[in-house]
Parts: sequence; structure tokens; C-alpha cells
Amino acid sequence: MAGEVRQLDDRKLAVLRAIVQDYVGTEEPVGSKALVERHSLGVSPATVRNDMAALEEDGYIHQPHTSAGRIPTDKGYRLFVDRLAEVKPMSAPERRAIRHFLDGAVDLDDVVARTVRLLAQLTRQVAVVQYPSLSRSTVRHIELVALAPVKVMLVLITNTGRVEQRMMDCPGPVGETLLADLRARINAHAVGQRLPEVPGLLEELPAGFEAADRPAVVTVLATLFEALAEQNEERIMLAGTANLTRFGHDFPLTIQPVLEALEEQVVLLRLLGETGDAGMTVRIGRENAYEGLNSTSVVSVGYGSGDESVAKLGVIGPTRMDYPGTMGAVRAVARYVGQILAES
Amino acid sequence: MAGEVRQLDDRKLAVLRAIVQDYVGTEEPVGSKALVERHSLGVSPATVRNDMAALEEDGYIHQPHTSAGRIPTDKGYRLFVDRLAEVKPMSAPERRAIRHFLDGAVDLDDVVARTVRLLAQLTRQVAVVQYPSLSRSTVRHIELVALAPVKVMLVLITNTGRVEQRMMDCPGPVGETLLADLRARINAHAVGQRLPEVPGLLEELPAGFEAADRPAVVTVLATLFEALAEQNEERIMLAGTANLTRFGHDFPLTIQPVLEALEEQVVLLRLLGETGDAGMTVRIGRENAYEGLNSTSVVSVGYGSGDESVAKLGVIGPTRMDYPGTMGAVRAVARYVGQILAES
DNA sequence: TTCTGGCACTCGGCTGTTCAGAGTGCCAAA
DNA sequence: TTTGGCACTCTGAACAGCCGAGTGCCAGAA
Repeated sequence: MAGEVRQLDDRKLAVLRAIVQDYVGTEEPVGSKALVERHSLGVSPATVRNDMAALEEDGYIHQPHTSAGRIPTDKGYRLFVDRLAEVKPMSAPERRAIRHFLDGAVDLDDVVARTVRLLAQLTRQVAVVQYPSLSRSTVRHIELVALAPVKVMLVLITNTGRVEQRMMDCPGPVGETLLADLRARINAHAVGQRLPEVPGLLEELPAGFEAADRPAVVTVLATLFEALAEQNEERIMLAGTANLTRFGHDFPLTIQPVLEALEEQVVLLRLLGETGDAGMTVRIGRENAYEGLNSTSVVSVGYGSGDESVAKLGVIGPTRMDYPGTMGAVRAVARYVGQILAES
Repeated sequence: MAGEVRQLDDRKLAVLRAIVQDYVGTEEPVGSKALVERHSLGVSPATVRNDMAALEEDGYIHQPHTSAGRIPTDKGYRLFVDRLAEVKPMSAPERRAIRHFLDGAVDLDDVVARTVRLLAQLTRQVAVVQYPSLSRSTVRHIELVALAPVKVMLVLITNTGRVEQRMMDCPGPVGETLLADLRARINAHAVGQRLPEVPGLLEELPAGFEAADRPAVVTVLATLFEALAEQNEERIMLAGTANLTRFGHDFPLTIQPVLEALEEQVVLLRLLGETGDAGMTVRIGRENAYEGLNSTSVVSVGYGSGDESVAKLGVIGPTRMDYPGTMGAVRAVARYVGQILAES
């Protein structure tokens, strides 16, 4: 008995899979007859119809109107992604092309720019790449420069190639020797450390200086800590908005809120922020917290220079998207960007 | 006779102006009857019809099909902008709001970001703002930092607040004293100078150093010159793409190429590059060199911290736009950004 | 039980027709 | 040169009819 029940369920799942695949391809509600013709399900349309009725009752598919074919619901796509689809790996030539394209990058900006364009092109959707965030990266070097007697510039360089600078006004003149001393001591403690951990390591530093120098030292450290903590600076790059035109027929209505969402860095950051740290995250339709993206799906994943992810990237497309292909592209691109970052 | 001809022309111009205004408002072909009703032209519809026929013959307006109203052509808009429209000044409260909004900016990035959003909001169109270009700005400070024995980082700070950095590998180890010496001499010559003029001023510099140090000096200078010359780095910020949805009825067709154009920084840069240095530039429809923007108009103007323009900004909208209002907003925003830059 | 073929039914979308309204061009008269 | 009148054109909305895809259900077969 149990065996037969499972057998039944298997076929229903096969039907659902077929519906998703067909609908993604044709963009039109798919009926029982067309299904059996295109997929070798080994049963008659009538049987498929019964299965469809069951699937509809369970909320996996939906009928726009009586006497029309079926369309997968968000729940249907969810099941498809979770249990029915396999991430489609990139072909060897594709992988080579990705690798080659990213290899040409000259600096961090360029890496991000190339990545986002590549992703948009591969998936033919809207691509989003977050700059490697400061908090996950480590210090490569910290530089102090006296621009004027009391004006000091601080430059923070991270292992991901990001450069952050800050101006500050010290409470009094700062000598070149003091600055050199301070620079050396800061770097001795901070280089190679995670950004969020640096403040803790430098806590004792002012005590090692002459009392007269301490105000200046404190000012510099305060500015440094501020730069380290600056989370607002998380930036995002976008590409492929032109692909929005292929979104669907009821076009202007769908596209408007999406464009609005894309304009809001905050929304995009939150969107990527919801990406789990391990593995790929797929948010389908109404699963997205942001209302304007309720008719889109977001496929995102972390990427990083080592084992650990320092930032996220992903694509935004219609719920009716090619999930296996998109997921394959996203995963491949994330992997290669990670490699590039690790090498540089 | 001459007097009568001019009189006639005046009325035809009035008719054209009325057509443009009505069409911009309603987005629908405007007929003779509606015209006389809404504008007090003091003549009958039949007369207007005659004028319309003349205007059509001269190519200023156009009839989508027999028995429909008239629509202005690019040529018609051109005449309107050149002779019939007055730039509509911002109201005092609007000016205050602009000023207030821009005053909150904390750094250059923020200024540009706020400007572009403001412009998009005011005009309800797509706004484009170019970062103050390097070539027009002057050197505030040049810093050299040794990251490793042969690895040197160069940081270039301009008076517009922009920071550019470059890594380089020197042919041999570079001592701290040499670096300090070089830094001092470079800054002595370069600070306050226009970027393009700096290379000329530093030409003689290597001669002043020991023969052994010259290769390193040459490397540093080469990198500096490269950073100075880097025009590609001209960046652009964009906002208001969501306004594209209000473009028109034949929507997807119009919007696709525009979105594509907006993705290409090169296209946008060239677009702004075509802006004349003095006064506002309006490019209507096919006047735009880039084909994808053939059904849009671009209103752009230079802005700068002093008398001189260091960059351009503008908006992109449908040819059927409110030219007086848009031009007013663009001019006002450019003026205030200039003030902000001058102050900081 | 589960699957299948058959059958009646529903409904959206396409086609063709009609009709009203807006707009035109032209002409003769003021 | 302007104006009122008139005949004409064309679009777009409204409506009817038809076709076909697709459904649900049922009775019989496996």
C-alpha cells in the first residue's frame, strides 16, 4: 500500500515538474493534453487531469480561469526548487568564458563591475552584486598622512582591495615622528586582523604614549574605529535592468515596483542580507519581504575570497524563471569571483 | 504685405505652442476644436485647421492618421524650445527645499547621490549626474605609502573631494626617506594645479634624484600620470528609472532601448559630453546621436564649484516632456550643486 | 483501487460588424 | 482672410458569433 501511495505521489511530482518546465518555457498556462504530448509521462491526459486537480487542491498550481491550463503557484515553484530541480552546472566552455572574463579585471571596482554584468548576461535577468563588506574582511594596511599641522588623513586598505579614507582634525599639531610611531604600532597590531576585532586589539594603545600625545592618538583611533564600524558604506552594483522588459505581458504594472525597489540600495541590501550564509537562497514571489518584489524571485548566494563569504550576489527575475539554470549560473559566478578575490 | 505675413506667422506659432502644451498635458493628438476651446486664440476652428495644415506642411506637426488630431514633431518641439518657451523658474519654496536637501550631504558621493535623486524627483524623469571630472579639478594632496619593500600605493586627492588610488610595483626596494623626499617634491609642484597640467610640471623631477633612485622615481611618476590621465574613470550616477514607466503607451518598445542605453556608462558619458559648455543643451528625439534614445529628449547642463563647469548633469525623458519645467529644475539644481561644491 | 476514453460544458480570444464621435479638407460666402 | 457648413474618413468601443483548448465527471476496463 505504502508503495502504491508513493508511486502516486511520484507521478504527481512529475506532473508538477513538467508543468513548471513547460510554463517557464512557453509562458502560457499548460493543459493536460500538451503535457502528455511533450513529456513522456506514460499516462493519458485524463489521468494527468486528476493529478492536476489534486495538485490544485493542495495549492501547488492554479487556474487563471475555468477552461484554461494551469500555472504554478509560489508554493509550486517552492516545491520544484526544493525537491524536483537539480542545479544545472555550467558547461566547460561556459566556465572557461566566465573565468576568462573575470580574469581581466584590474581592481576591486572592476571585479564587481565585471561580475555583475556577467551575471546579468548569463541569466538574462537583473543581477545584483554587493561589494565585499568591510566587516568580514581583514586589514591589509593602515596609513596616516599629515595634510596640514592638525589635519590628518587616514587610509584603510582591506584584503579585498577596498580602500576607505577619512579626514580628521586633531586637537593639536601632530609631529611626523609621532605619526610614524603611531602608524607603526597600529599596523603591528591590526594587519591581518578582522575589521571588527581591531578596536579590541588597540584598546591599550594610548597608554603607551606620552600624556601630551594622547589626545591626538585618541582622535586618530576614534576615527579609525568609526571607519571600521561603518556599515552604511555597504554598496551594491546593479546590471541587466533592460532584461526587465522580458518580464511578462502585464508589464507596466509588474515592472514599476521592481524598478522602484532597485533604486533603493537599502531594499537591495536587506534582500541580500536575508541570504543564508551557507548555500544558495531562493526567495520565491511572496516569500520576499519587500512588497514590490512579490512577483519576482531572488536567487542569491554568498561569495568570498576563502572559505568564508564576505559579501552576497544574486539575480532578480520573474517567479517564472529557469531555476536550475539561474542557480547554476549564480553558483558558478560566485565561485569564480571568490577565486579571483583570493588571488589578488 | 510683410506686416501681414508676420502677423500670420505669429498666430501659427501660437497654434504650435498651444498644440505642444496640450499634447504634453493630455498625451493625445490635439484637434482644432479642442484647441480653440482651451486657448483663447480668438479665431475659429476652421482657421486653426488652415494653420495646422501649413504647420504640417512645414514639418512641425504630424497627423498619426487621417481624421486624427496633430502631434508635434521633433522639429516642432525644437521650435517650441528655441522660440516659444521660457524656462520656468523654481518657486521660492522649491528653491529652499533644494538647498536644504543638498545641504545635508556629508561627502562627494553623498552630494552626487542626493543631487541625482533630487533631480529625478523634481522632474519625474530619469536623472543623470556625472561626478566632477578629474581633468577639471586641481590637486589637493598626493600621498605615497610603502606597503611592502617594493609595493607602493599612490593616493590622489582632488579639490572636489575625490580620491583615487593606485598600487604599483617598483623595480627595486624603495626606502622610506626616498619616498618622503619624493612625496614632498611632488606635492610642492603639484598642489593646487589642474590635473592635466601636473605632468608637465614634474617633467624635470627625476633629474634631481640620485641615479640609483631614478628607476623608482620614474615608476612612481608614470603611475601618477596614469592616474591623472585616467578619463575612463569618469563615473555617472543614475536615478529615477522607475519614471520610465510613465513614458507612454507603446511602452515596452520604447523602454527597452532606453534601459539598454542607461546601462552603458559610455553612452551616458558621451551624451553628457555633447552638452555645450555654456548654457543648457536640449537634444530632442532624433537629435540624439545614440539610436536607442531617438524617442527621448535630453536636457543637460554643466555645473561647477566656481564659474567653470567641472561636470555635467541632466535628465532624460520622453520627447513629449514639459520643457519649461524640466529646464527650470535642471538649471536650479545645477546652480545649487555648484554652490555646495564651492563651499566644501 | 486506479487508469482511461468519452462526453458535455465552459470560457477566453479572435473575427467581423456596426455605430458614434472626433477630426479633417474643401468650398462658397461674408 | 476668415468663417460656417458639409461630406468624408477613420478610430475605437461595443456587441455577437464561432472556434478551440481545456476542464470535470462518469462509467467501464485493467
